[in-house]
Amino acid sequence: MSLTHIQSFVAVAEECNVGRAARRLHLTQPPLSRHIQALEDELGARLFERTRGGMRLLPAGEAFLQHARRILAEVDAALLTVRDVAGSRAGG
Amino acid sequence: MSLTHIQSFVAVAEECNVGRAARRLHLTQPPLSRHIQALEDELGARLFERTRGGMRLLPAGEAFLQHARRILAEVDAALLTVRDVAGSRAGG
DNA sequence: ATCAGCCATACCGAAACAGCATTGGACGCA
DNA sequence: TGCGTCCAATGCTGTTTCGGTATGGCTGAT
Repeated sequence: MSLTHIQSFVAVAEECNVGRAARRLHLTQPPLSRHIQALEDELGARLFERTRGGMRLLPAGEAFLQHARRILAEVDAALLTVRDVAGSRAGG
Repeated sequence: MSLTHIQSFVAVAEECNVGRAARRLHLTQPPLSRHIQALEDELGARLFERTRGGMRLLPAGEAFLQHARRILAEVDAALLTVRDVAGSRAGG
């Protein structure tokens, strides 16, 4: 599991469409599709239902989405905090 | 930034020693040393002070450590939750 | 001087990755 | 039925990333 995979998952969950999520992430569709598969393999659970219209979250996906958002938010917070601490020291 | 880098950082922070942290992570010392450098580059802040005895956390490192632990804990929680949801459905 | 312990770096072969092209399934339309 | 469209999945390939080995620089102890 990688942060990239988690970002990909959130984008697909929000777009319900791999191609749109790929454009949003400045990526192409095939790698994004593989990210989702890799996550599902690693978690041992199907996260999306593949429908003709696109992707729809399954219960396991809904559960994972909540954690995924918290992980990404925590990463953002870490970046901000560290830069703040380092900046305040460097800047005086 | 990757989850691997974050794990490496936490291990080094706890061991205060790259070689020991590497053994704990079933890795060798050079890649682990590079993980720390990559993190420092990306964050734009020095996380450790290199001393004769090993590595000591700097203020930016202390700040990052708290977030790093939360990130890893959230990842663990995600794994458990998803497997639980999927398992309870599969198992009946 | 030699040894031991520490982190950093150069180099190399293997694995991972993104993109392109294509496949295959499902639907709408004529 | 046959064609065009929209979707995700897959085969392939060139590049990048990554970990391991070997080594270097530095310091303290004998």
